[in-house]
Amino acid sequence: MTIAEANEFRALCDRAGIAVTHQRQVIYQVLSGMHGHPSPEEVYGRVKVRIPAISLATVYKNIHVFIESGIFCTVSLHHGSLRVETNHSPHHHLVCTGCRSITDIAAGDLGLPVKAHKLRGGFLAQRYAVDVLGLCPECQKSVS
Amino acid sequence: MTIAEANEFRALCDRAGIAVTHQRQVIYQVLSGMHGHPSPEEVYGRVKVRIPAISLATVYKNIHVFIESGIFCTVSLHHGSLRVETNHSPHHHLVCTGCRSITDIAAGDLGLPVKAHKLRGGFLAQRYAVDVLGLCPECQKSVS
DNA sequence: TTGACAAACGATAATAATTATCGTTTACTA
DNA sequence: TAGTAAACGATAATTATTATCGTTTGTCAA
Ligand SMILES: [Mn+2]
Ligand SMILES: [Mn+2]
Ligand SMILES: [Zn+2]
Ligand SMILES: [Zn+2]
Repeated sequence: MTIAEANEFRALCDRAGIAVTHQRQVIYQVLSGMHGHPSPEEVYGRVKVRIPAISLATVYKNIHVFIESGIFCTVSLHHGSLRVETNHSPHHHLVCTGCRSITDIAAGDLGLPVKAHKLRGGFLAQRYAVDVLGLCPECQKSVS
Repeated sequence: MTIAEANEFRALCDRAGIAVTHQRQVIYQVLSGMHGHPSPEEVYGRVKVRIPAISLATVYKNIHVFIESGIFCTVSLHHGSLRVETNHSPHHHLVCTGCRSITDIAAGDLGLPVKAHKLRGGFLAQRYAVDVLGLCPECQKSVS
């Protein structure tokens, strides 16, 4: 890694209020160089090439640190367990990143198609699932 | 349950090509009577009141059967494990319900706000995460 | 009705993902 | 450079989910 890259990472950690460690930097670089939507295991696999002694737990911990710091984000919120939708009317979700609550909002508001149709590229869109990520009124109080 | 309800459920199972069992019907009724986005454990808790001997595995199996049959659906696709987003430009996802593949699509196409703003109701929207659920070109071939 | 057969069930073992614990090492700050 | 908190590695524990398997039940044709 270049001096510039190292300084950039140092600044990044400074802003996030976290320490600059070798493991953290390698995980960051590996993630930055990956495409798509890797799982923690995949990240671990790549990091291990550079730091054979690294622990899987360290990879998990740092991924969470990056996500909490807004340096990376996740693909569609992970609710820990499967959740069944009991509301059969077309709607979407307000997902609070503070308390993890999920609230329904009517679909009409977002003006997305309801009928199945084909997108350019050939993908057959059957349903739109929109998560509006943010903070509920309660959690806005706690952060301010 | 009324005769009408029982017949309705029988017809539902007929269409889905699955057997009408007592457990299945109770799970269906409990789910239909629940609000929000219950986890399998929560469903299990309620079903056990009516069928104390039921197995958690049966609840899981039937939830999956209902989802495969389109009788219920899930809240935001569950990818089995945490996934890190490596694409930092604003975009959304085409999620294939056939092969579970996740493909990026540019955000511009959907015309959703990019800046944080407050919705009526007080929720502070910071980011929109749109999953377009459907079938990729490959999987469309397999089903047809 | 009834019997054969497949589907579904319950119990529980197994697996996969994630988190917690804890003793050791390392980075940050004065 | 020393003190302290943060981070690390190893690994145990937890949680969610799935697989296995022997038993029971629903379906359907006779
Ligand atoms: Mn909902
Ligand atoms: Mn993406
Ligand atoms: Zn909240
Ligand atoms: Zn597909």
